[in-house]
Amino acid sequence: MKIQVPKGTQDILPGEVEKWHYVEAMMRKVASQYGFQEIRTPLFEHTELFQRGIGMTTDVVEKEMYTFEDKGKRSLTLRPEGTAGAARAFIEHSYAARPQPTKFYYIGPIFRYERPQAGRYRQHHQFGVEVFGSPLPIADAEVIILALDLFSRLGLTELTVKLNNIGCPTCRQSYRQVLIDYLTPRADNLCADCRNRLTRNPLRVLDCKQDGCGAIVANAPSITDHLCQDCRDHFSRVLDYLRAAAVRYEVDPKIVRGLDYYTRTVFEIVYSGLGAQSTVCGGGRYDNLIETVGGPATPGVGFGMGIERLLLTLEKNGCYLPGERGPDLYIAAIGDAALEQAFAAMYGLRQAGVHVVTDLMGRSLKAQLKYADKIGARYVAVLGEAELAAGQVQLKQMQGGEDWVIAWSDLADWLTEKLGLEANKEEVR
RNA sequence: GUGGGUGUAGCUCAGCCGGUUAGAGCGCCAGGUUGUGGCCCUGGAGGUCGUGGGUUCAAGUCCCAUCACUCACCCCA
Repeated sequence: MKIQVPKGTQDILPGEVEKWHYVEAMMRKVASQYGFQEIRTPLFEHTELFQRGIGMTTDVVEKEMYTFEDKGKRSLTLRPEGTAGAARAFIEHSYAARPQPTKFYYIGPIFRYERPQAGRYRQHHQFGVEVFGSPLPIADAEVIILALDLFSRLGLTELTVKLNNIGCPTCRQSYRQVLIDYLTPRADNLCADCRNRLTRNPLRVLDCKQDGCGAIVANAPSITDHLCQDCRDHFSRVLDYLRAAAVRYEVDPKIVRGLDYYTRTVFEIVYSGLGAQSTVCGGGRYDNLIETVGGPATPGVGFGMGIERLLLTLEKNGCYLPGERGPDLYIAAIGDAALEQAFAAMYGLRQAGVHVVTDLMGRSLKAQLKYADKIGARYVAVLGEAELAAGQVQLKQMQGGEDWVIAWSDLADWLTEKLGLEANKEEVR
């Protein structure tokens, strides 16, 4: 049996990895402009962190975690989302004692044991942001706007923001009872899953896609009519901020996120062209999470964005994405003496910022040129006995076919000028 | 965990009602001038036909199982 990547994982190969660099660079840039700092937390944590943070009855904790015991008999789990680890770090390093709010962002792999399908992997990657310490609706609006700003800078504008208000533990509890009272007499017409949810997590019945359940849910009491005044005010202020920023949004009472820690605002940013998995970004407010996992009462709000799904969306929309980049220069050397000189010269050229390679395969001149063409080299320098004797080099521009003969000693200067190189110029595009 | 689809060369695929040495295009390597790429031509390397059983004189072709991939459900990014 050939060894392949484990189910639901994938290699990111040259040609593809440039796209990741590009979107990740944009994420870092935008997050930084919004005042977020990067945090890197372990890929695995104590299992208990996720059990307490995400909630024991959630699907993620019940059946999707990669949990294992290490040699010291500790139960550890590969992180199935990013917020819990960030919250743990916030507590562990006493960020509450620093000026608030605390604004973190992270980029990295997330693991969930699920059946893979289009846009879903067992190891996927998320860009996430968290604002700890602010209970105010402006913080909710800021993270949503950050996500939209990022999308728009990548060229995506046709995304839909859906949001909902799921209240605080207090008012959600009373709504929960109202919902149970409504659903129980109708339980016979619910699907098996929903009959189970009825006792364990009745809010989840609301976003069941089964026809029968949908019909019952359509007439169910709405959560919006049962929330406390504070929660309503909070949500309406969030919407005010979004309107002020000219954000188009849709309030969707059916959005109920799958993680228990959410309070008040929950939202998703969806793109319909992705197949069944249309959520590119999902998040919300979690005012009790920090306390639940053992920290000082601290509100928070954030989101996770799936990088694989983002890339799929960008591709479907024909947005700019970088591809493989060939070297600036390929040195085609003829004979050992020329190859030695070329080999020695490359060091200086690279110091000057030129991407340069030469023949590592012992090929003929013709084969070297073919190779230079295939890898997309912009210029080729031909160095043979004649050039060596004259202290010159023949330079050839591959795309136009133009060529020049210049002094070997001028090569670096000539190229840096021709390529418009400036030392260490790093731009996102 | 449940259901559907698909497994033939590195990639995309052909292979008719089972029939003898398993093919194409692209890609890869080499050559077609003595030191010049793209186009064209020639040659070459590369396949236990996913795996294991079964039916048959004969299986890439039919049957069963299994594994993998894929799409969808559940749920999520």
